[in-house]
Amino acid sequence: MPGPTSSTANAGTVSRVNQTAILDVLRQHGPLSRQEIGARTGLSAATVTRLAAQLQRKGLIVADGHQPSTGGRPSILLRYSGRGNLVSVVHVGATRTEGALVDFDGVIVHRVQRPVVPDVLHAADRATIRLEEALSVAAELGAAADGRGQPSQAVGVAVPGVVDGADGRVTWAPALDWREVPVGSLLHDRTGLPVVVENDANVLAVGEHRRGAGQGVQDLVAVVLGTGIGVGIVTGGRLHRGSRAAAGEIGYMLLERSSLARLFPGFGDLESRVGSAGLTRQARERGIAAPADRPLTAADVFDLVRGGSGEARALLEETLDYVALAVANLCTVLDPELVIVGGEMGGAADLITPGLRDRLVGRIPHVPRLAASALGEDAAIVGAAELAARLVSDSAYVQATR
Amino acid sequence: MPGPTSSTANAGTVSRVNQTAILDVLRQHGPLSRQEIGARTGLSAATVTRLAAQLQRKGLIVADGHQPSTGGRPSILLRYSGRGNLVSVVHVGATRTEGALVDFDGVIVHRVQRPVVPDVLHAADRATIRLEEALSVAAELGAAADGRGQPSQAVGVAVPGVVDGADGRVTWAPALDWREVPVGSLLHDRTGLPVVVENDANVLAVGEHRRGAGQGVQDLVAVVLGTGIGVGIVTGGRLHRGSRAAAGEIGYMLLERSSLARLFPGFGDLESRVGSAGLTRQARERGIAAPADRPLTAADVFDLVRGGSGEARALLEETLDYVALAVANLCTVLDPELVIVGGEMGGAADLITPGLRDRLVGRIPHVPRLAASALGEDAAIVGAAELAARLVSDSAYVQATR
DNA sequence: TAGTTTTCTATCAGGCTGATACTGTATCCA
DNA sequence: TGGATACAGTATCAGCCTGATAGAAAACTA
Repeated sequence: MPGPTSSTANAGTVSRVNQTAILDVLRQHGPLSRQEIGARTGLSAATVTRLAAQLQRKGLIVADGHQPSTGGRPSILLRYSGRGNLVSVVHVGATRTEGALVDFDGVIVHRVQRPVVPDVLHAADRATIRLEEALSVAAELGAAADGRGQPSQAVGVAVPGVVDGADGRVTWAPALDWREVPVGSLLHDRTGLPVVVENDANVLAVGEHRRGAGQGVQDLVAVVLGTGIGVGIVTGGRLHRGSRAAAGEIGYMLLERSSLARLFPGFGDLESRVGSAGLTRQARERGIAAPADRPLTAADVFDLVRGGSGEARALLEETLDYVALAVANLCTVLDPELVIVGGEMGGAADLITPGLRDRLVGRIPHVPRLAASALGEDAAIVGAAELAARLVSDSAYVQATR
Repeated sequence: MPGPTSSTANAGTVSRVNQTAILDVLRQHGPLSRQEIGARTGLSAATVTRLAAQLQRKGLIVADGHQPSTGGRPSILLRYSGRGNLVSVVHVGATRTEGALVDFDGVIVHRVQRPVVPDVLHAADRATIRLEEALSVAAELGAAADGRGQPSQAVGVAVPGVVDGADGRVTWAPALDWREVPVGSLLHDRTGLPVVVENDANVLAVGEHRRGAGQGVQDLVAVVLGTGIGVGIVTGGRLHRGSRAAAGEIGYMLLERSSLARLFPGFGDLESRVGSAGLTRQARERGIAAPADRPLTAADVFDLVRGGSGEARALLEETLDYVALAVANLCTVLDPELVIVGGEMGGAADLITPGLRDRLVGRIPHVPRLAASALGEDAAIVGAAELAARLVSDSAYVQATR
């Protein structure tokens, strides 16, 4: 039974679309009067009044003072709710699990940190441990939200791996040793809330798109350089996930002809050059002092460069070369308006973006704008919160337009 | 004045969306009864009847016989119109201009060919000559359609270059020496019809997506290997154009670190390896007999390989290596479900796809399906016709969802 | 021919938008 | 102080659309 394939509409759809339009315009332009909302959306004043009343009942917008009169009745400003609506976010990173309560304005109001003890990172049962940890963080967040009298309305989960979007199943997350882990349904069963699970690079891109350096941009790419390398892609204002949710896994990009003579079973060509493991190996070959207890990261290399190490400088240049090749290639494919450098590298963007730009100019036809992450370490959390909030405020619309 | 940014809906939008749903389901599944349309779309029988009546009045669908009774009143089959509705298509290629009248079923009912005399290909005023040629082909097609009593309802133009979609302006088409040529508005002024201008790789992708090897697939890439190399990208069932309409210009992909030491002002790295000019140069170096009067194309290489030339075989393998690198890279970025090999190479797909697959397996995590173009030389024309037809049948919907 | 089955259609209630008229609240000016 | 004026927001209603229901149409079956 194939079921209805095409998406159809009815009067309810119209209402939801228009409510979303009002929310969008309020989110984008701040507090507005009903009149201004009508002018910007094209909706009639009567319709704005009625829909605004509904949104106020839902708690998604609130009246926020008056505007001084210009000779007539002063207008009442309406503001997107934000405060008062919370979602829980769990970011399961390679080395720690972070939790946060985030309001609909993208403001983090409560945090939970669970650093992973090093022993666990390579334990045989680390998959189970990390999963239980994620579930307990979610539970803790739910309790904290209840304690504030603002129960969490949805859960967003960010994971360093491939996620099947439909049911929130993590297909494969090497850093966590998760294979086919149904985080989404587990969390839904325990919390009773709608849950969205998404790749960490993807949520970072969403976060920057909605609340960070990419606001107002319709086509952007967020490059996340950390343990590995990945990108999150927003095209036409929407997240691009690919047919198997593996879009942006550029760690497997092939960067020279000779790479065709090798196989890359669990580790990609690009990743082996710029990822943590590759950097550690190369640092060793170059005689750079690497930390003994953990692999070298790109962030370490930047620190060494700032410390004046010539060897590290050379390694950085080589790394930048390969990152530039990857960015150049994805720009030729996607033609984004903006490329955001995020992840652990966000803080070192001053070292990266100029080097990247120099390498791109004159080699690809349209060099996009390059920018550092504006949200820094919180980009993934804010993005996951955004996706979770959308489950609540625009749920029907999202489903209808899928 | 920014004007309304968000898109809103009203009762008319609902009707258009649902009409589009009916058209889609008919295009995809062939003739259906009103009952079946209702079942597949989720629309009520009454709504289907009413919308179908409107679509019949517009000439977009027609009754097409009865289905044998299963015990009750036999159902009347409705079919997407196709015949009876024509659009004009002009494909301005590197070496010739092709015109066609295409019905809404994607069937080419009339053709016009204008081979370019070799002298023109390098004439100083070839831009003007090719433009006049395109306009005259369009005029000829319009007259032919009028002669059939079925006036052309829109014009689609396919161009080997970058096109600004909004007003149909060709920003840069090296093969034609067109810079900032407003083909769209010129044609609109002369014909009074809606006009869509699009890159040839993009329309090829659309053609294969709607009528060829990519039917039913939501994420695909069409690789066009001809004078240069480019791809058309469909994501989520829609054409991906990029922020400057330069998406898919993978001729500029960088394929080794040393490429960063060079500049590629008007000619990309990948293109210099697998494009016509690059092949010609390499053939000369390898002592392969190349045609004297024109550059060697990939198609020529294939002919030589079929003829048993070992030198050509080696050149082919090298070419395939670089094409495989490019396809691997765009797969890591986009994660398409299907990659279609089209353009002049469509006929040689039997030589290409196995070689490509061998090179991808084990090197990127998800090897997509690989397929030859199903529409062959006509893919671009059919795709441009599809876009033009959509201007007519779904105009409001397309604008609303932009 | 009468009954059954299935398809299609006419009619109507209900939801939504937008136009219009109206109310509410301020400023301006005599 | 009080009326005129101006602007914001709201109530009312027509018009459009969908979906439910009942009915008409067109076949088959006995």
